[in-house]
Amino acid sequence: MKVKDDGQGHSGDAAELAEGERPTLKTIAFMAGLGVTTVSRALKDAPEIGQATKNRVQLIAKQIGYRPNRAGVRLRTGKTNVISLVLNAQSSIMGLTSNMVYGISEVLSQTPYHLTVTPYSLENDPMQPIRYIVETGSADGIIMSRTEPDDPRVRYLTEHGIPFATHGRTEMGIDHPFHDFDNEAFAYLSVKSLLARGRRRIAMLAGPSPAVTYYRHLDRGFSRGIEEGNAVAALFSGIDVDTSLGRIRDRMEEIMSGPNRPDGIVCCTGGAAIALVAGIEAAGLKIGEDVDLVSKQSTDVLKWFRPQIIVFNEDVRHAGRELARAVLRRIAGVDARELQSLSYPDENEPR
Amino acid sequence: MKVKDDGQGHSGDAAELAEGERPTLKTIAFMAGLGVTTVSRALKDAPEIGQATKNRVQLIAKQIGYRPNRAGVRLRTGKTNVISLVLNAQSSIMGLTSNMVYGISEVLSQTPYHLTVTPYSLENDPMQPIRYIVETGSADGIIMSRTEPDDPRVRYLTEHGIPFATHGRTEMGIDHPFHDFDNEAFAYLSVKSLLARGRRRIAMLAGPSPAVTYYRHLDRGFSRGIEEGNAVAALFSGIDVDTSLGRIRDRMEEIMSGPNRPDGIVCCTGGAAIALVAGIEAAGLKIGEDVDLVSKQSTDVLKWFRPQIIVFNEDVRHAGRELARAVLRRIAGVDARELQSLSYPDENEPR
DNA sequence: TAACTGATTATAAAGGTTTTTATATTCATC
DNA sequence: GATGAATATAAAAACCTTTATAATCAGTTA
Repeated sequence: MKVKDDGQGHSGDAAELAEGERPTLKTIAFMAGLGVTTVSRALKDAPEIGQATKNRVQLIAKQIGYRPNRAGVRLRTGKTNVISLVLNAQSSIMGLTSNMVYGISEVLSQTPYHLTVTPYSLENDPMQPIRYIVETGSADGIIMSRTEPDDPRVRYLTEHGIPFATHGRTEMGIDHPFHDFDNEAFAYLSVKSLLARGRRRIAMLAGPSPAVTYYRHLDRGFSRGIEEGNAVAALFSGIDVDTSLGRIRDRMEEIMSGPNRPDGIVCCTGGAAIALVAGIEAAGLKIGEDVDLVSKQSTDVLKWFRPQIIVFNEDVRHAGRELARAVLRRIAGVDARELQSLSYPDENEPR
Repeated sequence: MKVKDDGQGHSGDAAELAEGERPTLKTIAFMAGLGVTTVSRALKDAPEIGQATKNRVQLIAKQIGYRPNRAGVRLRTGKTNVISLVLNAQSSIMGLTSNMVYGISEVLSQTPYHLTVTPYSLENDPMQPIRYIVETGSADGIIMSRTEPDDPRVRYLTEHGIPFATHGRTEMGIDHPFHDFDNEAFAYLSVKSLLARGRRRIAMLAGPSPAVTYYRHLDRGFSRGIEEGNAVAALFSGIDVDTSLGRIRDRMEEIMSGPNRPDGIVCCTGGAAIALVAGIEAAGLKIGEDVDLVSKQSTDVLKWFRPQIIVFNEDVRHAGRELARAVLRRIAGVDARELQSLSYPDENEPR
């Protein structure tokens, strides 16, 4: 073994090994009697390095528990090895956020990527966190939700060439990776199952402002169902899925005590569904008799909820996995159009 | 303005300004006709730099939107500016994770710190993510939950001198930052309120295995309440708060159909409470008549749940804020004993 | 006059990695 | 026995920041 002293180590080279600090390429280089260049290449299986050398270097690396220094790599390559999840802090009752995070993590844990979470509040400009990430270069890819038909974030990121994937679709003629739950199908099927139970005056709790794409999908599916079934659409005014549960409950009580109350209701989140039930019962009506309720849920809590309501599941964890895979593949250069997927409502077997 | 060419720029210095790339200290240095050192110091308000220079440099920095390169800082200083939240992926129904994340983010957003999330599954060794973070040096501080009385993670991190804060206490004679909900008080008050409703045979759904500290706190508060009230503690065997909702429901139906069924029940998560109710009703009993139920919740969903159950709130978002502040202050060198806090159950006004 | 302040700014090195370019060695070919 | 190609390793530069040290310069002071 050739021992070289390049005069760079301020502590004697012999001490190099004994340091309590984390090993670097230099440590391995010293131990193997090679240059850092060769070590760097050997570790990433570069073709220029002889097999014997590779084996030796990789063995040493494993033995001393070498882990590349992220800052070094990041500085040199410009890659952060970070995916950033940007989501809003309000609309996340009942485990939507958690499941998304877990789904994404599940995929990233097999890779060198870390996940950072950047919440923003609905009062603030949704562009702000996006701009921050781009300006500071703090992530290689972004996952975001609450997509709007004409979404400035999508435009901005596309212009800047930053890989991203959205939970939800847009309608702006830009191809980008997305995963979406088929809310149109959900709303349609919901109406269908209410019709099948003989309900005729059907209402839906609206999605979060028409600015968010899935509001439109819900609406489309709902209208189609109503039309096909020759039913009457009763509208809820003054509340949507972003409204506080307290207000939803109160308004619901009002509506259900009024003259033109619906006998079937579609709702797109579990939390709101519980508030709706509270309002309905406060008005003295019984679920399953006076009125039926269908809801989407993203945890299985509603499955055990009494009174029993009709439930369709959205597997948000799966969405997280899909989105993570999509950004990663986008970063790897895969065409955006190959990274678009939809998942379909899955009716809970009644219990 | 003095123009200097240090011969380092591979692209002509004039082009330096026009680049579409992110500005660095060098960019500012060139624009101001100063050295990078001076610029670096001027930006952080170092005492060695003249006020006029500082003003000039800071103005330029703001104008061109300079943001320090994280990798550069990290490499040079060894600080990652990252806080890592380590939590387990299962026990998080009903928004516990989300609220924790949002609470932490709220605090970190005022600082240069980013939040990364590292979930692990209950089947895996909880030490694994911790070791990874320490070995790769990927965070300056850690926040973790599900603390055990004798927690190997706490021991490990303390030995390695890594700042951290736990959601939950330990019992190992090591002072470390924590924030905890007073589960003993919660259990005690829960029993009290059941007693006040005339209940005598009171049971509790156990916390997650005695290995997790708050199990003991629940137990202690529960026992004290029972004792003081001269009541009978009926035990649930075979289920705890980590059991699947389906099993909880089924087992509950069994228990409530049996001979020695309780007439008062304490439960420590909202999700489980819903499953309990399902089981109770399946056994043909009525909440509020045959039996009363008290539960802790960390979102306000249960507040609207019917039948009405007694609810105490744990403000997990607040816990997140406390924990974030605690790690940050610990990183800043504050004594661990000053970073320990408790929050108290807060009974929901009945609705 | 020379040495000393104190206030500024500059130089150089370091941190860990990757990449471009260079050097040394081996092997086959003419 | 020289030329060229192929193989194997090294050196040096670059990424951006911070810090320790050095240099400059004015105005004092001994």
